[in-house]
Amino acid sequence: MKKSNGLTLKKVADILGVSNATVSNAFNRPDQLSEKRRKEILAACHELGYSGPNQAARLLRKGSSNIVALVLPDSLEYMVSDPVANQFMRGVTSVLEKNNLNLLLYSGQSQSIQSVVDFVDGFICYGAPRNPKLIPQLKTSGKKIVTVDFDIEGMASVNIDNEQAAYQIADQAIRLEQDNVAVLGLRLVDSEQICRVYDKELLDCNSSISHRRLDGYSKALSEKGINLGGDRIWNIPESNIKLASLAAREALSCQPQPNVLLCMSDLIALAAIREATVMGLKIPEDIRIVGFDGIEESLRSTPKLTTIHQYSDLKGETAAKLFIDNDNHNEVLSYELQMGDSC
Amino acid sequence: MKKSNGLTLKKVADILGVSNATVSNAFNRPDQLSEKRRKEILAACHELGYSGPNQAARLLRKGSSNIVALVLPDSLEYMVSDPVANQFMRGVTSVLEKNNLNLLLYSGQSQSIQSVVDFVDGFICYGAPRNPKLIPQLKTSGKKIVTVDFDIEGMASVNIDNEQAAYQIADQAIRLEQDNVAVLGLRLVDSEQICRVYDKELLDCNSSISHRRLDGYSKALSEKGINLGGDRIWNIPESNIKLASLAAREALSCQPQPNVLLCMSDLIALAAIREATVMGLKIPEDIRIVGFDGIEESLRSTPKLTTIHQYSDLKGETAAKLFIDNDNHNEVLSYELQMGDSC
DNA sequence: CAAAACAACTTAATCAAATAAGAAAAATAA
DNA sequence: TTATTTTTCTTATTTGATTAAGTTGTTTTG
Repeated sequence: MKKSNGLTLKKVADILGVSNATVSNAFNRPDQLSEKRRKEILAACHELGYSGPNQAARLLRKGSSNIVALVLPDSLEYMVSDPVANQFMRGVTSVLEKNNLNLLLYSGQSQSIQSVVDFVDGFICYGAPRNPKLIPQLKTSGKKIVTVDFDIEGMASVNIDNEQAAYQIADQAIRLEQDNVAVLGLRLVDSEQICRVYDKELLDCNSSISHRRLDGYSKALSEKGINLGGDRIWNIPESNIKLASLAAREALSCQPQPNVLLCMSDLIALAAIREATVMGLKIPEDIRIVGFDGIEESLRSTPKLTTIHQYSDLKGETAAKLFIDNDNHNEVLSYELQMGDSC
Repeated sequence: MKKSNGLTLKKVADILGVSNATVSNAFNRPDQLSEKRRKEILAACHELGYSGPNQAARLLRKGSSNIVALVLPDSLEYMVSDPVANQFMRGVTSVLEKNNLNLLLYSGQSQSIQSVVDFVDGFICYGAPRNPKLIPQLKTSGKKIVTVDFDIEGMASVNIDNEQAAYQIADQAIRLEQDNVAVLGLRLVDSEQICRVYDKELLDCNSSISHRRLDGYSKALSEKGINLGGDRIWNIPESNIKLASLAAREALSCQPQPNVLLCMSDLIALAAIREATVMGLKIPEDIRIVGFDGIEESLRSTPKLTTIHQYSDLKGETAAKLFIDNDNHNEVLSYELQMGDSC
């Protein structure tokens, strides 16, 4: 399908009596022609209704579209409703905008990336995509890839030290050997249901951030001589309030009742705080609750949440910068232990 | 940037000892070569790691990318958090998927559509984009356009008769000349704030669905001899719970207190029901509340909401079908008066 | 058995730009 | 003034596909 006016760079050049190269340069390489001529050409293009070089042709020749695909871990819905993801996205877009790059959101649930792979300059992957088949597709595309919160061999990445952070927050939460600890984990197993993760050993094959966090928790617990029973780890398939509340209620009402709740996201922790309060439990006297992420709301909750604060906007900015600079290294960002009153 | 393996259709053809046309036909026109040869070629491509024709080149030559842009009225966030929009999107994707078309979401807040216009086959516009500059850009693109819930001269569209529907629901809600009516309107004026719309006449220039609905309300009211005061129309900039609650509270606490509330969306009406209940008002005795859209939740509310039920999924399907069939007519879908207990 | 029809390919033009290399004109240096 | 450099623009190739038109060879038909 053609543009309604059917104008191409060549036709515009003919009308103006210059070569197509000159018109092309007017758009792309200002140093290749006189400023006067350039202004004439651009004005004439505007006049004629020529909105600039066809992006498909430009892409074919240059091999670059100035579009970056942000591969989401899950659905678009998750991405916009999760405050952490939101902040990350703001970080990404702020840097891309400054560099005249456009963002294309791509769901990690998609069956294939083939439909867009030729149209983008590369990929920023925010968390391991739900559909693992996408990863080999990304690799064979040969395009730039920056991963965030997970790794692909040989590709640039942005992470925090999840194990260390989890160790620290767990260490904050526990006191005595007698503490009864439960974990509200995020996507520990490949299930769409809330479920308990009985066979902790089985998880080793997977190396998502959730598993690193679990390792961190375990280390802190074993140092204090606490044993984390197999029936004390809950899996929540997605970080949303409904699911988190359900899981929290389940964890809080099991016997013996836990007095420490290690939550893998603030959204989960805040839901747990609400549920505990509803059940008449006192925080931190009856139950100590810690989160992970450090979202805005965690500062305003009652009690204020003790959590690991991540700089998610910086994470986004860093990912975008690595992408733009073609920098292939593995960045490890810092985090902060946010002291609250929930433990 | 090249693919890591640097394979092109031509190279694959050379390796296999056939012409590039034959390889191309293997992918696109099965009737142009023997089934045996076709299978050989596709198998060889898989073997070699050639993932199919370059989409940029294909687009340049064919003028079609199989990508449809869904231009949202607002941000992505709004789109995924609004249940009506959500249902619409499901309708669109279900039809597109069946036709091997991909969807690209494009925010109606964007400054320009130029960055994607060459990469897509056309546009489905769901509601007038927040940035009105996009409309002339869409028109001059010369590409297929289907509008939903608004119109662009000469383009296909999907609508319901908003004025008639609003007339009917208002007619349901009012009883006597003495009724004190307030309207909770959606984006009636170009403001990001909740505000009252004093100068109803000034609105005529704009012909959004909200204004048609307002016309419908007005017609019903004037037939019953009710005068809708200028200070009785509220503008809510976006259909979300927080803003709706605020506006509802404001409307319910003004003097003289209204006893009929015409809401331009169910989200607004449900928020109004909650606020009214909190204020100790009885529905429908003290205040009659009606909505618009007919979302799932409106059936489960207490009291059940009286509203106009739209078939949003059908709307999405219809829009996608008009797009695919290159059908240029203006479809007007039916709706249903959903009788509840709120008036 | 020749002519027509068909099947299975190939050749070559085309899509709309970007850019290296070349040419002409202008500016600068010797 | 002539030689050299620089500026400014043009020519021609290239990007990776699609497809109309042409070329075989094979089958069908009268």
